[in-house]
Amino acid sequence: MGEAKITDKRWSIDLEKKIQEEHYSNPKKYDSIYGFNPKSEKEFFVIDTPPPYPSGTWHIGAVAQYSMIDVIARSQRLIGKEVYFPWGVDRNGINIEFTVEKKTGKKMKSYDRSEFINLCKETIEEYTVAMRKTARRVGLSCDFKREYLTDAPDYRAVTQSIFVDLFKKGAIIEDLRPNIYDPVEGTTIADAEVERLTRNTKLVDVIWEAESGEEVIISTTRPELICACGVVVVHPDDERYSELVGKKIKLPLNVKNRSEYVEIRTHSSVKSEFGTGVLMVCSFGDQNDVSIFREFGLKPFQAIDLRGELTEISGPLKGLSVLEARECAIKILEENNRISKIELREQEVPVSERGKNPVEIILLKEWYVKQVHMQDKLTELVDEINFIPSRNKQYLIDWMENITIDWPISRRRWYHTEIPIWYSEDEMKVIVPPSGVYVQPWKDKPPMGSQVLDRETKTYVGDFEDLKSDLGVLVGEQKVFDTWMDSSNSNLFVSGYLSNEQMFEKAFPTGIRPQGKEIVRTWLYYTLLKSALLFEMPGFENVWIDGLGMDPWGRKMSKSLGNGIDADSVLECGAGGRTGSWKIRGPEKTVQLKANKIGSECFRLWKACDAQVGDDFHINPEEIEKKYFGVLTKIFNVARFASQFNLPKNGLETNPKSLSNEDQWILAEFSDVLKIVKLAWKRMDIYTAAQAIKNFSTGIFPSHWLEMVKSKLYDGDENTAWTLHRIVKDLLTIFSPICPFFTHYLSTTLYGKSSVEIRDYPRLPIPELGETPLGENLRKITNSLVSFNGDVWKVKKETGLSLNSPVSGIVIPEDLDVVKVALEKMHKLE
RNA sequence: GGGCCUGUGGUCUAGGGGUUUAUGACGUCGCCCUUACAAGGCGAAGAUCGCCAGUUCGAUUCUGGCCAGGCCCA
Repeated sequence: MGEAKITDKRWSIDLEKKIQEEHYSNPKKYDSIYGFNPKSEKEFFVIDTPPPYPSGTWHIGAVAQYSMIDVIARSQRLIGKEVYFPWGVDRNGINIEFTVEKKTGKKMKSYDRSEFINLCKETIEEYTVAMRKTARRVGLSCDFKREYLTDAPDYRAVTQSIFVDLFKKGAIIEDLRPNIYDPVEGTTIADAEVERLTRNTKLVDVIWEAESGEEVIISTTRPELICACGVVVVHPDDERYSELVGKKIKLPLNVKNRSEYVEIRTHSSVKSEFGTGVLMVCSFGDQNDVSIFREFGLKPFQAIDLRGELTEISGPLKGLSVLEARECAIKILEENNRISKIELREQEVPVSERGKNPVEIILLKEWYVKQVHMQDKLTELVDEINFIPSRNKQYLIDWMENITIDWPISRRRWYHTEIPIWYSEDEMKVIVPPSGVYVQPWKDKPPMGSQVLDRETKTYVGDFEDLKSDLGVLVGEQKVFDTWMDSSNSNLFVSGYLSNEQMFEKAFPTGIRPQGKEIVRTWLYYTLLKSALLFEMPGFENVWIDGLGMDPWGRKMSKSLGNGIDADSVLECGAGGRTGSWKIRGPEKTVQLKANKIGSECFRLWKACDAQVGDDFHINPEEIEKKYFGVLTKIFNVARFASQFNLPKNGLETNPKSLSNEDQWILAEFSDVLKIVKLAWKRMDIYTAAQAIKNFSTGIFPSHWLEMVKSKLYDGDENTAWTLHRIVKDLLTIFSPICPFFTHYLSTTLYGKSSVEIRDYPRLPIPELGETPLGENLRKITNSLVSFNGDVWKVKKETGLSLNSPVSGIVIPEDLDVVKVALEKMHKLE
């Protein structure tokens, strides 16, 4: 016995930060512990880390999720795999464009394109720096040396090369199709970016005339679209109009370059009780119009152009904006006595999420990834993937079953990956760059090695160098990719696709995709689609889908609700003597939450112990501290207690010749813990591992075994000291994925080797105590032992005796005979 | 509005037709400073297993509907 090697009384946030700083400040050492070695002989485990999008603040729920991904990374290293835990940052997209527009008060399209791109890059770099810092603060063991940025040339080159490959294969096509378009921002947007606002609109009852002379009244809020009407429909069961079905009806406004008549047909989507029960279907008033056009095989008209102005077919309305055209149409209709009624009513208008501008559905030539034909194949491939938890697979299945149209991938924005294509002057041929080269066709010429393809058949025509002079003046594509085009090859990028063929061979399908459930239909789906189109393989071996972080009452955290919690405020809580305080608006009133100390280790422990993967979890800093800081302190004190006893002379690797029954018993119990935790780490079941470790190290190990052998330890019993240290050391090792800095400090101080560097899962030193009859028998006494100790403590309390005073008259049950002597000493039984 | 997921004491969780007067942990409350640790010990309170029907001799468990929260879509 000697002085305790650990002098601090408890774990502190300042100590945590100091250890973290040491950890991250030596890149060479860090890399040797956490860096990925593509040449390793070990089994690869590549994690397709979600590259976060830097926006200034990082949501506490997202940070909690990343900390669990880190637990997976560390535990896979511990069980002997060569783990690649990449750190990437997603920086493309409309978000940063809007941020810059807002900051400078100038619209993107009023800038020079290069100038705007540079502004975006500078701005996103600031946010990226903050994000890197938080990533380290929560203890992520990513391979930071290989950081990738989705807006960097190497990443964008992969996106572009994959595009070219898929284009050549015929999996990517260009087509004139209806798209949701924001005329103010001047870009196509995805369905996901549309929201609805309630506005007052005029509902106009317009008098139409059928070829047979009958008047038909049609209610519409979009009279300016009459010029794009393709068909007039009524409900098949609506007897009022059954006579008219199949007849022609004349458009009530003059049009140009198109027929003045359309047919009257039936469609079940018509609501007979709305207006007069007759609906004009135009290209395109809404999504329903789109599907009716498709269903009837009608050729859509282009009524609105890219500037949001009416086109030639609208006759007198040509050149007017949508709103002007609407007023003008009403005026003309009124003059011709074609309006029977106008009423003002509230209507939900689809607007763009970011700009709040009314959006139009218009025909545009856009690029598409073909996906409708892939669903059966994709379903087969998805069945090969292990989902954690399995039920969350359903989100993906539901989505796939509802896919009816191809994926539009082009956008008319700037801070995105450019579509790598040039068009010949006659528009019959296209030029694509060679694989692995990043190009910007809006400003650059095709690089060396580019190829010329037939635009229609996609067949190879020749090398650009040779055909240059025959192609005329080239036009570079102005459009860019939807950012999911970049994100959906993250797994390929981190697995070495196009950069390290040998690694890719071994690393793909990628080991695991960890992500939140809210982006199953985008990130996960698109990634699986890409991997399937390219290789006919599942993109992953495992997919881990977690829930989202909610406020303490289970509601979504949002700025408007005023219930958000900043990640840094939790991680820094307790540092430098500062406490944490959060004002959060609850369902009834604003609540003030307070905590003294949390930090990364307590935060990680909380998430590991408190929330099963897959469900939404409540985040309450006060509870995190109350429930889990004590666990850290307990384990800290167990280690501190152990640190006063010298290690056995022969070291921990040499088994003692004989062990007492109580030492054998605790080792038998510990063998169970080792077994359960190992299996849990293999299955990436963080909750089970965390619970097993927590229960053992705060339960029977200190309360029952340690109390039983204390006197022996004080007497210098080497065998017991061996048992103590052996268990503490291995316990710290298997705990290190959850609390890496905490266990690093303790294991280094006690044993001179950090538990985070161990790459070999601890084995039970005495196999006879594991899954053997001897082990079984020893474990049988546990319940009895625990309740006996409880009884003795209770008796002493009730008779007013202190725990270390002698007591008489207590009989040790027979089944505890094997530890009789130890129990007598422990309780001073007489 | 639609589809899907979830719903067990304050919180997290086990269980999955009868052995359940429902497991465990934390938190709460009461009493106790006992030399690694009030970060500890002993004890107590706290749940008609979201609600309503149905199936069944019997439902927290199975089925349907509803409600609440969530995700995605409109």
